[in-house]
Amino acid sequence: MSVGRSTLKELAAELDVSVATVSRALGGYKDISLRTRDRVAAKAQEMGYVPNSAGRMLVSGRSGFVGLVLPIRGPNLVDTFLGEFVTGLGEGLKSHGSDLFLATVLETQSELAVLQHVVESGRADGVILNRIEENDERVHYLQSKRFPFVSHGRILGEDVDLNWLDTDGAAAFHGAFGMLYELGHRRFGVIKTANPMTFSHYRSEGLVRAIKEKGDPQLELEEISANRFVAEDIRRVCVEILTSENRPTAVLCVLDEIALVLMEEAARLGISIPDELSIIGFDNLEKSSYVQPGLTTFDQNIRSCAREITDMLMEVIKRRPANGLNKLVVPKLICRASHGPAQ
Amino acid sequence: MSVGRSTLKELAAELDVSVATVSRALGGYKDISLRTRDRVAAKAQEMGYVPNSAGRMLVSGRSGFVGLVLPIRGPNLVDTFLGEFVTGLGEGLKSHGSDLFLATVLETQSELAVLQHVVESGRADGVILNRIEENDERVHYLQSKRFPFVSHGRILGEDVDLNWLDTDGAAAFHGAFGMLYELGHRRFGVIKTANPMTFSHYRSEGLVRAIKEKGDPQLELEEISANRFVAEDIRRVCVEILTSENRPTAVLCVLDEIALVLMEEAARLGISIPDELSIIGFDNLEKSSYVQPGLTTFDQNIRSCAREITDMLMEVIKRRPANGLNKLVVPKLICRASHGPAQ
DNA sequence: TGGGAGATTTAAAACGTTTTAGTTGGCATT
DNA sequence: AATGCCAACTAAAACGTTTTAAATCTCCCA
Repeated sequence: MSVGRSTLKELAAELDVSVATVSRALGGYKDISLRTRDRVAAKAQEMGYVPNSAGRMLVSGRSGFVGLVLPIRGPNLVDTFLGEFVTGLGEGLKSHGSDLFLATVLETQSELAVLQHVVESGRADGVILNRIEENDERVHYLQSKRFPFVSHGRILGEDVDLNWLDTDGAAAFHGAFGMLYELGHRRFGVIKTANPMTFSHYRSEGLVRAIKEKGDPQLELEEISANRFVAEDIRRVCVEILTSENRPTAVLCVLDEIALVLMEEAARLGISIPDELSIIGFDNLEKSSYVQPGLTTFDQNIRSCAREITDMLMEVIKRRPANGLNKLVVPKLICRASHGPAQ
Repeated sequence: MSVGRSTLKELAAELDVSVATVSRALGGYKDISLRTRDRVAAKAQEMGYVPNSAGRMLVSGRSGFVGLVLPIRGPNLVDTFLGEFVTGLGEGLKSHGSDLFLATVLETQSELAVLQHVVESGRADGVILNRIEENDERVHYLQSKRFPFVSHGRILGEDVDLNWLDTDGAAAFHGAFGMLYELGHRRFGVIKTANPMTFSHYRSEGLVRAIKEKGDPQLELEEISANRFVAEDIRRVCVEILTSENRPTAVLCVLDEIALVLMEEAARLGISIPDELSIIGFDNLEKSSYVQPGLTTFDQNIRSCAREITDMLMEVIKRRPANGLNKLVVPKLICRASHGPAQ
């Protein structure tokens, strides 16, 4: 405790009222006269009163913390994406009077073990999950514990009543296909992540569906996957698609991370962008804006998504169980210079 | 609270002993018989007992959280550096049974205001500061509150009894000078940050001192500063030093961030590295290892520094006030291909 | 048999808050 | 003058833990 830390009891003594009165006055209860409420507020201000969160937590059963398990894997341990995400959470949590409990996953631990610590220590009222995988064990764990959580990203299947916010990657790639088709493209490529992340699934699936719906027999699609956490693998896959015998004229990448490597490799191979190859990414990383040529990509406004996720989580915490809360956000296509008409 | 959450009282009832006994047994006190200790431990295990942190916090006055204010400024909001740092903190805190309270600074707030929240909410037992500036207001605030903290980076002046861990940037640049001098370099350049960060001061000062000590009249030094948070400014400064009439043959940059831009601009201007210009950076960013040519730089092993910082902080929290704890870490020179003999 | 020493256990207080179930006092209605 | 009602306030319990001071038990020795 810092030096001048006062308690309700001290305030009460000073004002010559009961502790209960002080508590209710500060709580703004109407059954305390306005006069008293003001008097208490003034004194509290004067004495620099700040409620003790342990006391409050003990009776309310709430910690005022929301947990986030930071997945530290591979080199991109804390990428721009997570930075934006954390910032958005910060904004959102602040408006709800909560704080962020950040738990990191060490190399020697599983992500689930860390999540268990967060949940079972009782130090968080709810948690936020991201980088959702297909059949995610964390989701199963939280469901079985009936612990409040909201995920950024869906898990596969529609029936499960979870709370999530996700970007509509399918719609995005569906739309991108439409645009590229208009530009004359017929041979498409898509680079997915080999890791079973659901976003990868939804995005590429949007393209596949769009192609099927169009029903043009000229249409071709080359699908290929790369391990997101292994830089060389991404590079290998990019080279592979660029050197395939019947190279696509347009390649959609489920991540800017991949698209940027694809651009590098194309340059190395002397393939001109967008003249010989159109590339579209996803995420709108900062780098995508200043690379040459600028990468056409989708922007999810991660920050505002994160803010909305905190709103949802607070709702879930309040009226637990409150499942079925969810929202699909349509990402915005940022048109830059990496795509153009087919040759 | 999750479903099966048991309390000391329940355990006590189950075992037919008092609450005090259970508490002390779990605490491993020797005045509880071994037999009882074992019995209690077994039951606790069986019932999945996890101490309620609110209760514990109330009586101990400790929250079990350590605060970190995440400075989000400019584009590099959460860079590799911070990622490593947070990871190290995570490791360290875990070993001390503490957790991380991460507070973000929103655009509309000052870093100090956020720090105040962390301190005054009583939700953290201590805080960790980084990116220390000369005459840092956060330091003054924490000192006046007598709140436990450890900073990563010194503040200027030797007299102040603070607790810090810092990289010995002066020694590093002093040593780098020696090496470059041996390689025949006489005209030096140093690019500092215009922002009053102490690391920048110490690093460049090491070079200045080394030059002075050497006392060779042939030696020249061009000093120049860039605003670290403005990409164009860094670029401008790099061009400036590269096009100065009597261009240095060796440039030390206080950050890899800067050195990498310098390399880019040198390439653009057709200045060959290391033949025409030797460049040395600081921080050993991931990118520095795969850029062409590889950047010679200093590695601080941020992660282990962060771990050590947690040890220090725990010490400070325990025996408060325990000022004067500090440590200088000598960074390791990573020799790559961006430096060589002077022409 | 009584007493003392040491080992083991425990009742009760304390931490700071919120909430429940009141109590008090003033006022208007019969 | 008794009654009821309302506004304003409050005593006490509860949350789950740790700690302190005291109680109880066991064993040994005189």
